[in-house]
Amino acid sequence: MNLRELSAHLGLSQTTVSRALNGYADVAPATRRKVVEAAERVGYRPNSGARRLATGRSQALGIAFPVDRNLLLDPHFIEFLAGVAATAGEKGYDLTVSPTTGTEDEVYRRFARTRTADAVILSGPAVEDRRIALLNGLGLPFVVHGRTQTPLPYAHVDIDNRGAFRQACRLLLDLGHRRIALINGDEGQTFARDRRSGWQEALAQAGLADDPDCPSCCGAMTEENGYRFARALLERTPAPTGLLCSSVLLAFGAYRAIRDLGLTVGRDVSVIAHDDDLPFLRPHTLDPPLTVTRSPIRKGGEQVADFAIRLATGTPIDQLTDVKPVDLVYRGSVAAPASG
Amino acid sequence: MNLRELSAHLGLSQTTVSRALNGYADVAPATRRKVVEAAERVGYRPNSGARRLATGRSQALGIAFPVDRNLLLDPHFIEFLAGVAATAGEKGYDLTVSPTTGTEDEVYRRFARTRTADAVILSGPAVEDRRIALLNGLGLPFVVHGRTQTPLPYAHVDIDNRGAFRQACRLLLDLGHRRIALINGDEGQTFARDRRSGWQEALAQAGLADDPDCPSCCGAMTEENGYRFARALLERTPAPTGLLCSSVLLAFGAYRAIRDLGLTVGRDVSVIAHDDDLPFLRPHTLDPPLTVTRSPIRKGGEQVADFAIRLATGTPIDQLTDVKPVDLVYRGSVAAPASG
DNA sequence: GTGTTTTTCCAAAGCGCTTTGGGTTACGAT
DNA sequence: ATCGTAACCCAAAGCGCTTTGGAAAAACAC
Repeated sequence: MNLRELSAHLGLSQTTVSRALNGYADVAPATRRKVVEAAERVGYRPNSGARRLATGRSQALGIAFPVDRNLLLDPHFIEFLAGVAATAGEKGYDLTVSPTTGTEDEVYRRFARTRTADAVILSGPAVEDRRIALLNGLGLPFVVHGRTQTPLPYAHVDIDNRGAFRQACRLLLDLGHRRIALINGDEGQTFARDRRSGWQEALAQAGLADDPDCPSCCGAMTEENGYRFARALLERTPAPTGLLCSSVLLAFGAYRAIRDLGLTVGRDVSVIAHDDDLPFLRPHTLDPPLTVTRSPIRKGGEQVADFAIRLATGTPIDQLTDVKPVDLVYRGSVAAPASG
Repeated sequence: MNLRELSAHLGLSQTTVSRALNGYADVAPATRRKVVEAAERVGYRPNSGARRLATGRSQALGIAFPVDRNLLLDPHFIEFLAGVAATAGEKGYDLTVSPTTGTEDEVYRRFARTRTADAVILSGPAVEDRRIALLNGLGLPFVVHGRTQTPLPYAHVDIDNRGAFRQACRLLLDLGHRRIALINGDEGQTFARDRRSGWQEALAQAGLADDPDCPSCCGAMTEENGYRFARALLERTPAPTGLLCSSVLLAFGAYRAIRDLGLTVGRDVSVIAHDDDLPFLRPHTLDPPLTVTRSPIRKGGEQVADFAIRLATGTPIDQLTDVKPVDLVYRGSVAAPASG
């Protein structure tokens, strides 16, 4: 059933039916009701291609999907994507994912030229990210999940990574810890860089700036790396008594390392991690329950999608920036350091 | 730059340019070369909406994205999706994901009516899956990742789950194990049901059909469940000496449980898991390295996408079914049971 | 050289929708 | 009765592409 058939069926013109369905003012309430009802009844849905062609807009959000597996975020990405998809769907938008290996330039070029997406979502921004300039140049609206260094204004939603890790580190310091190590994600990405800054700020405030007993390491956020990093850090002398992990997956590995070394989480080593609220990794089920800075990454996806749609429909960029504060959830993995 | 401009620029008709670009026979090689070159140079890309409208096909694959988090497959799904996206992209297809909560009917209806996707991908089929009938009724081509019970023929790619778990169980039996437990995924899903069948078959062949000392349990494939299930199983008397896990994540939890009970993997308890080859969970890095039945779920995604595109372009269904054998990779988590 | 086929190209007709730029009709005001 | 103004509706023009059904030109057969 298409528009022509539907309007013939109703004895109205295509124009009127179209306008009734799209909420224009100049159609009588009674007519509109009839139209909407009939459309509902026969299950009319506008052909997406035709609508795209006519309006020039695709009612779709685009996102590049890095399929090469070296990307650190796999388990986080899906959760983020779930959020994006949820609100996109809710607002009648499709979500078009395009695979990329290496550079995403080609995908964005295609989005822009074929008008396949009205706005694109940029995730995992690097500290200096060429994509921003590219998208600006292409005139393709975009919103960034995270932040980056650029003079240009850009729509984004982020969490206060720096504040979160400053806070987490301060908690350990206040408890008396003096040797606090950071197990970070890839520091080419802004979120990791920010967390490092937060950690450093707290240390500096405690007079521990660049203290060699407060080491750090970074890399892909896998369980395996968490184990390796934690193990390496804890085998130093003196060993750190506090561990800040950039993801629960890393903390997972850290727990394993701590156990393997005959130590006990919460007694010998305090651990705090950032929790993106992945459904299959629940920090409170660990033993002892893991203290976290918590911010559901899915929520981030939802807000990014919302911003992207608003951007595509004309909301100015400066109204589309948000940086969410992060909660610190105190649990059993943290305690005062053993005296001595 | 659109077709009209491009053809004006070349001094040719739109028809000729279009046909040249789309590989029709009736355009002189020299002309074609000129056209292709010019298109390349000016970066011409056909408007996707226009093409959809004209051809009736969208050059897109559709997939429903279950955003309610009770879905077991989260980490598996992304990897599968990566495979789908990769080959879709390679072949010039977009991938449209549509969120669903609960039933996916509405999404498929929409795909069908708006012609947003030329074919859809069905993942995580239940043993009896209403979606098959629905899609058949809608006339929307689809390919299933996995199998289901239905009299209708349908395109699918699956792995030999039954054979894999039969094989794994037989290995343990051959080593002398007599109490082998199964920690399975949600048995409403076909893959889990098939694995159970394989386990049962091997047990039956060893004369252990329905042996009460060979218990099983099932549920979402999380680390947490792996821990709970393994712990419960191992606290029975007599305790099983062999554990078959439906995912590495479950095995992960099982390892933790085994350790917590003061037991040792490979010595007191042998563990085998199915490995979907998730990049952030590497079974060989566990201690001891985990024996697995291995089949990269990403490869599955790639093949599903390939089938879906072939289906959309006219390949008959009966040429689009495949069930891949599964390798058993023998590692240190398996040994003969302690005598006694 | 004529007739026939093949090769190469093109004009024009859609695909199904939105939107512009009027028309009608109804109604209150003059 | 007449005019002006809303309120409601419509015909027709596109959006950018593909595809049908030729036509013109070139190649071939005799």
